[in-house]
Amino acid sequence: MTEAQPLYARVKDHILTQIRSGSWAPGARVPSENELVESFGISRMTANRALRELHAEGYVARVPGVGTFVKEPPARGSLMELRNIAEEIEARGHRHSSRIVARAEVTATPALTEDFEMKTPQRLFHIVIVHEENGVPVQIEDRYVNPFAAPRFMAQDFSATTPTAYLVAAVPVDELEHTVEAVMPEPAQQELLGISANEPCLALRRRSWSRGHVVTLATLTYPASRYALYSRYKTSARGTIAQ
Amino acid sequence: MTEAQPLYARVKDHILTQIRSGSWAPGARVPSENELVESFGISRMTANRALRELHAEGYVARVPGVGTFVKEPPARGSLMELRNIAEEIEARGHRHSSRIVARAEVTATPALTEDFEMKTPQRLFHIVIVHEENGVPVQIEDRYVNPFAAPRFMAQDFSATTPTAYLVAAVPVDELEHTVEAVMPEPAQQELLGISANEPCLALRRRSWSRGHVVTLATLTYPASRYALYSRYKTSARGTIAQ
DNA sequence: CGCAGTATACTGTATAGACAACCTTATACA
DNA sequence: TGTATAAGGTTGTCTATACAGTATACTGCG
Repeated sequence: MTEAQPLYARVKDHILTQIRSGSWAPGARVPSENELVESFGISRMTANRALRELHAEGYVARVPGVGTFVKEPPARGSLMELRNIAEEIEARGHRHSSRIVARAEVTATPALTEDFEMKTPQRLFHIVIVHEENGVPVQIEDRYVNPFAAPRFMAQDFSATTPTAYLVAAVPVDELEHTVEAVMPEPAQQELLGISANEPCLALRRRSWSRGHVVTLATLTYPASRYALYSRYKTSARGTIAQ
Repeated sequence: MTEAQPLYARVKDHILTQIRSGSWAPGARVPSENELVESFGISRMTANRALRELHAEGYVARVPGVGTFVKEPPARGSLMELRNIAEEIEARGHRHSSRIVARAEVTATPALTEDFEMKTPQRLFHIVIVHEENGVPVQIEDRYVNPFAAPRFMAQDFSATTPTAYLVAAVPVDELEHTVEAVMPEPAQQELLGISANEPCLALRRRSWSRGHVVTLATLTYPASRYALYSRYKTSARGTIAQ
């Protein structure tokens, strides 16, 4: 079950764990390559690769002749927060309801295998839910979940809790990816949303990571006439970012 | 002037140049590590590093036992940042061109007066530009600009500089608002983009503020088939996400 | 005390060699 | 003909070593 991990990945994991747990605060010194050589019993090139990749991924800063240090977490306001559609609807004073359309355990297709950054196809949870605002469908949530990240996902009662709400509470998210595009919905989707044949939809595709692994891939389809995505934020003052 | 570049960087540059110029089309085979060893006179570890980093950066796909191949470049715009479409297109190794469709000074309609947070209707600069990627239209930029914020806006040569580039340089932006929706374009827009009647578009509406005043309102219309908006970021909280 | 020179630690790059895992193709065999 | 086997190419990882460049700490000299 536990896949044999390359040595450099084990070193990266060890360091990331310390950073994420807070044991090593921003600015703290990360063991030098030679120290990692000693403690892990590896060669310096392997330690170098681990630290170099952590640098490329933005977790640490490296200063030649001095050392490697934990970086300040990025001070960006999240453009699109991980918001719960039920809360959004209720915040507008409307009534949220949902209907579960599909609920199954599937084997990842090649495309999904890549989306989840897996080497080989694995089992995935799959769920399709239609969210309604005052009884009118406003979103199709088509979601795949990594069972290793959220093993108890399928046991939830999604008429009481939305998948987003459960996942946010159950798994710490440390990276998000959003892709937005305009699509013409499939006939099946048109029927679920109760829209006419030529109405475009907004498709928001969201992947979230936790501890370096993809937790979930959600495709949220909104009928154009009933929804728009919105964000407003102040541009953070630059100058505090050490690099 | 020409900085001494590390060997692996030279190999990366060489490959990226071929990809960006189109000499190596998506799907084409990239020289194997051993071929790079021969042609560049380097060791395999150096060739491996070049290809490995290109893989991490998303430019190539690597298949063990088979080879390395040029990946399809994603046609994506940035959702979070105030990016310049010309730069985005050029970053993909494609050619950017633009065509000015309209250029006028107008009086704000009631709706625009509200958008610009003005009490009474004022004069506004208005410009419509079609941006093209390799000669294919990918964006209609329909922009209004507040003359008080950027009085010299209309004097710019927009065949050389995009409006975004000029405004970012000329006016410090300290607040941004984005609204994204799916729309069916007007017939005039269909013609400008050269798309069929039933192709949906992504409409990104962006307002930006400087010192409390609305500087510009831009409506960017992308044909669905040619563009998606993208963002990916690390969430700031590490280890402390309790909710 | 101040300063120059030196030693040391750390990162950055590069090499040569080795072994494993994987895929494709050609070959030999039944 | 169909199948098993072998060979060769490719990526993936790891080691041991080397040298260069940079920053810091120490040491001895003036």
